[in-house]
Amino acid sequence: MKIGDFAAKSGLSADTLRYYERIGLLPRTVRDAGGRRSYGMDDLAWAAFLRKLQAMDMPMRDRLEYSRLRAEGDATLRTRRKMLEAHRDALVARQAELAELVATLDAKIDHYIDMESGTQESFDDGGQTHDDRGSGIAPPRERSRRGASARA
Amino acid sequence: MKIGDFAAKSGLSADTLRYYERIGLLPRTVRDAGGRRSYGMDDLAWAAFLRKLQAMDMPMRDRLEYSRLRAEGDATLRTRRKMLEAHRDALVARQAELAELVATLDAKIDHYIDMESGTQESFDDGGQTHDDRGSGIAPPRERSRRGASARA
DNA sequence: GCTTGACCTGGAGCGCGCTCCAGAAAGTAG
DNA sequence: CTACTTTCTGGAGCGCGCTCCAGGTCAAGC
Repeated sequence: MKIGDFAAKSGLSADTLRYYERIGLLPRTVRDAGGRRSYGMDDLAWAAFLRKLQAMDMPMRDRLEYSRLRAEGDATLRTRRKMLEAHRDALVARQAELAELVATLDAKIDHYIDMESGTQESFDDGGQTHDDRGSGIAPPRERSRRGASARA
Repeated sequence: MKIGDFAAKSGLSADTLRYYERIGLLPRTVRDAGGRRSYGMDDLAWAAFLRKLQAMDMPMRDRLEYSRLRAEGDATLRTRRKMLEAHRDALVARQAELAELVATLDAKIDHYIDMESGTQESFDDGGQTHDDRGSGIAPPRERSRRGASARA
């Protein structure tokens, strides 16, 4: 498969593919008689996995290291697994952080709703000058758990 | 409070604070007799909230728009609430995506463990050339739900 | 008064992760 | 064969979000 097709199938531009190869994210590609890059299905799977690592917010330097290790073969399996486990933990931590932030947002949204119905002053400090210290964040009343969707 | 103190308390550098003011993320600061910026507690609360928006991955353009709306006063309350609700939804979607990615990672980690114990070939394509289509992702065996922590 | 240090402004510089371009060569169609 | 398209390489450019710097002002301590 030539780079144009591969780009279409992988969702990465031809320029990006060449760039990734240059920096070592993709292995040196097999070339055809005329010097053009020739990609296989395995490359497609690897590109897809790279995109997942990116979607997980794994930093470029880590993706580079992972790629380098992969290129070294089976001897690096343990190291790679450790990297994935570490990143898994980071992801779980991020999920927890997001949950907290959603709660903050819910509280602030409720605060806004109060201000919209009444005729209060602005006072836009996040909706919780007093409480909010990462703990539980008790909703002011009970009308939270909504999204733009559930009211629009 | 002068910019140095404020920087220390807000966690943003003085340069960043001036930069934020320039681009409109922070309102034009009150100046003292000598022309120096003078910050109050309300600014501190706003800076903290801006950091939360950033931690939520709200794009800079949206934070700018939100700040601009806030500067316009109470007339924009509804609009701001809508923005927060929309971003709340984005956050919840991201949480779901992360949950999927964690599952992918778990599957791949298990795959690695298999390869480490046996003496298989490399075949590093993400650990699931066959399955994995965003659905459930059944763990190959039952030994998942670990982190770097739980084994190290 | 003098030194020291925090602060001011405008603008340059930077690291990241691409993205685009020029100029050449090779494959493909008619 | 010509014409067109794709790909090639090396390198420049870009948008973001700061970060740093020069050269100057102002305030406080000695």
